[in-house]
Amino acid sequence: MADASASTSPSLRAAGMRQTPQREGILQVLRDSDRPLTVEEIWERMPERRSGLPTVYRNLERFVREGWAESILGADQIMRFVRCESRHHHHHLQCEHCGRTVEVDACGLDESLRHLEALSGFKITRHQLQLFGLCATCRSEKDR
Amino acid sequence: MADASASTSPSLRAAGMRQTPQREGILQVLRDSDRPLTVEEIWERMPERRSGLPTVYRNLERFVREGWAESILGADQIMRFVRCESRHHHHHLQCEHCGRTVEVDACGLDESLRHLEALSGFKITRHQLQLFGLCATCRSEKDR
DNA sequence: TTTGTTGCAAAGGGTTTGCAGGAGA
DNA sequence: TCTCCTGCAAACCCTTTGCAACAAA
Repeated sequence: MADASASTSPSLRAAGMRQTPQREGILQVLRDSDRPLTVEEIWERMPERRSGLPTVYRNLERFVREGWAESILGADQIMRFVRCESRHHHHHLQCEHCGRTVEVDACGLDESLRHLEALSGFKITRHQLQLFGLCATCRSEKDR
Repeated sequence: MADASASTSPSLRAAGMRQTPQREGILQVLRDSDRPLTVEEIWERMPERRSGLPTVYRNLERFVREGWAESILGADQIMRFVRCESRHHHHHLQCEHCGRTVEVDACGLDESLRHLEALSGFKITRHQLQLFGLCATCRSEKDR
């Protein structure tokens, strides 16, 4: 119990950042949400004394650079942020009905990409994949 | 030769839109470019008497809805538009060196998606894939 | 004490809107 | 002629910046 608060975000200092309540708040909000949030939504959910919006922007940018979060542009053209559980290559699968988003570790595109390389002459170095569908819960609701 | 101009954009009227020089200009600029362009770039390239920027925005939005173009948000967070040659499901593969973009008709993700469905419990209904790499020309330049 | 962070307010800049005039059909 | 479309200017709104005060370390 000696150092409980420090253990909640060991990564901040490891990444050379100062550990501030604002940063911990933002990370906490991202951790607590099961779907992507807009900057303003994150800001509204921050504990007690809200920080300034610029602070949220500044830190979000940094977290994305650090690989701790990812920005997603939805079909509504609004930018939202999700926490990345894995810092390795992964994709997000979002339910179009309830918004819940899960992280997909398996990529499984390697073979398809090699095929495309042969077809196009390109050397594919990077890709972005966003998946949308209906989660198990919403599917069963719909079936009723 | 009787009706050459009309045959260049038969789709406008077929889609219930009036055939205006501004619309034809925008479509022409998109057709002439082998890479995604910003709204302002499209505007600058429009023949002679430039239209107003709002007109470009309004029509681009409509063309995207019609499936004739697609908006792409690059790593630089700038929105660009590409013409879609095919109105069926496809993806874009962009060279990170020269910007040239080709359309990839083959998707080849079906099997991977079915696997993900089994893993996640989701029913996947839609996906967006953006591919980046080095085109054949830029590869050989690099090899020299 | 040093230096990174925050908050505020203001600036910025891409995008949208309202409306009157203009042009397809 | 009847609408739809365009152009202009202004409004919008999300995001960024400058700077002084503050607080981690």
